[in-house]
Amino acid sequence: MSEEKKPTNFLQDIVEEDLKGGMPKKNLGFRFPPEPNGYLHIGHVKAMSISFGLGEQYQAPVNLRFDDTNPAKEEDEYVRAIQEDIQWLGFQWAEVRYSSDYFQQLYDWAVKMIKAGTAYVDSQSSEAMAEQKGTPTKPGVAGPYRDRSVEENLELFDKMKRGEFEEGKHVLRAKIDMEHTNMLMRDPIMYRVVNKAHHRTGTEWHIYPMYDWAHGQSDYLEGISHSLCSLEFMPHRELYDWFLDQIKDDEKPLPKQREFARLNIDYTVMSKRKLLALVESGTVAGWDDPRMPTIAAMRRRGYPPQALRNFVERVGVTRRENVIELSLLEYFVREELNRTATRVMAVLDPVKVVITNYPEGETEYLSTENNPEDENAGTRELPFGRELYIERADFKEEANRKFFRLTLGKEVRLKSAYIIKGESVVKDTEGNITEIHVTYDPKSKSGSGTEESLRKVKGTLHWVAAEQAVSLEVRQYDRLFMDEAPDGHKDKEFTEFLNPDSLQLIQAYGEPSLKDRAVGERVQFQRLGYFVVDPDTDAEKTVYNKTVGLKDNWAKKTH
RNA sequence: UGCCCGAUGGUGUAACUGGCAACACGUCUGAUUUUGGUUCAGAAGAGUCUAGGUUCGAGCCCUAGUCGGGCAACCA
Repeated sequence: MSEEKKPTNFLQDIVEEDLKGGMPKKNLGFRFPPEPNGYLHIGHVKAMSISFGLGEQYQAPVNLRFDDTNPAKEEDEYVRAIQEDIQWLGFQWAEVRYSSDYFQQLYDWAVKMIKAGTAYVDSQSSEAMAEQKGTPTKPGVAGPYRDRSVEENLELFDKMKRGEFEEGKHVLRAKIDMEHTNMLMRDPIMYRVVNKAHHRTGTEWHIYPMYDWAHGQSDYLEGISHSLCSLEFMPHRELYDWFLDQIKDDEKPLPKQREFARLNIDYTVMSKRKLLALVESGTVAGWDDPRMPTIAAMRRRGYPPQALRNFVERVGVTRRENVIELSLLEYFVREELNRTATRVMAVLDPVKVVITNYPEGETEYLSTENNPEDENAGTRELPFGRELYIERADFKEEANRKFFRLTLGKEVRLKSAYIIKGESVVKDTEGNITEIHVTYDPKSKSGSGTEESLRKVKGTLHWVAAEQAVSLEVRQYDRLFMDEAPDGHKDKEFTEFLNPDSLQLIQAYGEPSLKDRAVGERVQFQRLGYFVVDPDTDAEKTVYNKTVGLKDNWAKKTH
């Protein structure tokens, strides 16, 4: 069979053209450059998929580079978490690097620029500099320190480095063009004084490079050929190239920055700043709260790594802004889980069923398949007895013929067990049903092959034997925000759209096997959805998180 | 009153160097089913932002406009 040709995206086309244009394949290099100031989210999966994907395609190295140029925001915890997430997704980096590895080289280059007259120390307040910078429609003007002598610049810069100044007193700026149409070219800041400890270099430095000054040079030092980033960096490209021009030697090829549109998903926020705010305010339990769009949260929620990768691959890569429907992500999660998750029985909203013609005190074990989608998944035994639990919603005293569940006088099958018939109900003084009395057909046992077992009934219910049922804490999640674009309203804070019912705690009953499943194991509660064992599980309690529900056409129609 | 991006069904992406718009999700039918899941069969839904132009022929090329996004952090 011929392979189906996958369409290429514009970034692959760029690489391909560079190769055709004579770039040796061995010069190819990519990088994934997160700032360790928060956890990675689903948007980063797209970025990773692009750069790691290209690396895989061309067998070129992909570095993991922590862009750690701002000690005020960055922490080791994030470095650790980011590596864990990347490994969980299955991407492989060539080397771990840090922008801070290059602080000395960057400093030396800065000195060289000062000597060349292309960088100077500015000693004004940030307000004054902002004033001189102009606006997008108004050109900037030169500040009073722009033409300081090389000697004075060198001396001041050296003192900045040695920690002789307070933060904010001086900065080093590139001398480009205060009237440039691109604001970033109006003498951008290269260094600022920061008297804080850095997570790796400690107190060695008192000056730290800005993003624009560090990023391209780091790419250059690592031999990155294609530095791929999101659209917001588009205007930075000009500066990126300008800085490279100042420091390049003629031997080494220059990296090129290219931009793609970042991933957005409806009903969610994707900025690290906003996610941090949710964590710090206690709105969610942490970066890995299953309602968050972070990789750690999705892992805890039960999303398989392959589902995330399939998702971002399907979404594609272009330069236009996009908002993906959450249902697409959920589709890939279900697709993966349908293939792999063991089917189990659990009842989330139990009501007791008594089989009046089943012998009291007796228990039998029934065989049930682990996964009808996987022949090799095997079977397991389920206890069955006179008293059971079923879902409250699976019974109505009377119902129309569209109701494929238990009613009085009609038959349904209990999954992997027997056919039962509703006979009567017991109610409390307020009229709530406390027990449903039914009779069963002993000859209708599942898989027995008897004529009785083969007869058609209008529905099949899941159930749990009351005596052997184990209690479960089930955490059912709904979307965190009720608005399609929580951060898309100019006059409203995204937090105004928080869904008050995004977390529902449920005490449920499950079959015995649910007690001893490993943390992280994903199962399907039959007819309900996919669930995963939460790390909060311990000797006392068993906790399951709802990953995603099954598709439910009936609920949709009756809604 | 500037500069830079972008514009294809509800959503996202395709359409080789121009050859009568495809795929996935979603929606709707029907079949199968011991999960109202899965699977299978099928349907509806855009004529590609607008107006000109080039061409035998334009979603692809050109021009002008419209609309959307971005650009004034000692963040990345």
